[in-house]
Amino acid sequence: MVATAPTARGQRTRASLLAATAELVAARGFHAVGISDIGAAAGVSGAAIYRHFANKDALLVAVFESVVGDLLEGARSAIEAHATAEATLCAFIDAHIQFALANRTVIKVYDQEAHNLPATDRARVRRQQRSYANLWFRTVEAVNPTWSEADIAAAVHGVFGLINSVADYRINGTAAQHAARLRTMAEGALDLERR
Amino acid sequence: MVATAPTARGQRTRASLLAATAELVAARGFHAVGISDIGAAAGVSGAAIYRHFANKDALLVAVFESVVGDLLEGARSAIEAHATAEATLCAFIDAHIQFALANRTVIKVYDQEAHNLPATDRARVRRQQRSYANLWFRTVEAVNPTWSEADIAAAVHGVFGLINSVADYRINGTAAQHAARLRTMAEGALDLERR
DNA sequence: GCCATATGTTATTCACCAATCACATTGAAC
DNA sequence: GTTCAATGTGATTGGTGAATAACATATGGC
Repeated sequence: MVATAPTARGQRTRASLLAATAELVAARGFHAVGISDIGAAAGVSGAAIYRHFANKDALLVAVFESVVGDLLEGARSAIEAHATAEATLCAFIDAHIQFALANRTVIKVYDQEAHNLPATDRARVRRQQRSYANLWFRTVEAVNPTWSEADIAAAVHGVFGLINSVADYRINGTAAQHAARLRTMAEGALDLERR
Repeated sequence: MVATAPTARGQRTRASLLAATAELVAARGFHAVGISDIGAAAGVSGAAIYRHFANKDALLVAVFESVVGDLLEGARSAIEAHATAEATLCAFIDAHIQFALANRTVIKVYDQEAHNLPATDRARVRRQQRSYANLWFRTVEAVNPTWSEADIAAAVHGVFGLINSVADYRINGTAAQHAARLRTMAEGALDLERR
């Protein structure tokens, strides 16, 4: 999303470092993976990391920003592509499911490692996260005008938890099947079916 | 649950240490809280902890075991108290919701710090967790006999994620209201309403 | 009240790991 | 093909924090 490296090699290692961070941190936790572990998984030494990131935290920050960024982007294009609130909400659900299924390790990191972000970055990530949630809030409200604020908040966060649960267990069957299951459950939770 | 201290004072500090661990770890993460932080929050020095627990990990293990233990206990008594699978499943949902609302910080620790458990303890906790999930699996299967294994697994884990999402945000209104919201959503996700 | 044990304290040790440094190598522009 | 910035490396350092040790006090049974 930011800080494109000047040279092609730099971009490659930078991307490798991010992927390695997501994978290793999802598996072992941020503090259990060392700088040299991440470097090794990306094919460089530990010290090389500091050519691309200011410190270890910055790796985690970059992973987080890619998550929120992608989710936000998906939601915004869903808004543009659909006319009714119902259709938009269904598109939100589908986009979130697709992202979660395609990025399970990253979702896991996002769920588990928020407190390892430096305070100022955590605040920024939270703001973006709130922007994303607000898009959902407004759409849910439009679909169910009788619901209170608290109803809406519980529904949206609940559906996030429901979908993000894919990061927690081994899934069987095709991704399409699983996506369909999640969609049915999310729509059921949001009371979207019987219309 | 285990290892009752010989003397009354010992039991008190032991309990305080566990409470302090749950609270601090939920707020800051396991590695960010030091032994002396936990001790201070419980009114003792850091070194005193080693009179009650073998090491820092053992504190976390104890928190985890209390979570799974309480959930398992609730589910087992729900099975005994209800005759039909539908009623049992509804009781599962209610018990899980009640526990999650009453122990939000502990739920947060449970969701976020699994990878900080020593391998052997993690395996044991996972086994217990699977026992709990299996109670749900069998009940969901009895309620919806046409569902595949994968359907059931997705449903159960999804509902766990849905309910456990209460640990993620500030809730407004009374606990009873929130419990009702969660129940409606969980039943919607499990397709339990239209019968 | 006395004694054994449980519980607690301060000071110290020891390992670990992020971060830095001085030095090599790559690669693209000219 | 030379040059300079970008990228990479092995060795070192410095801070941090869990764990231990040696010593002090509280508790409860008799």
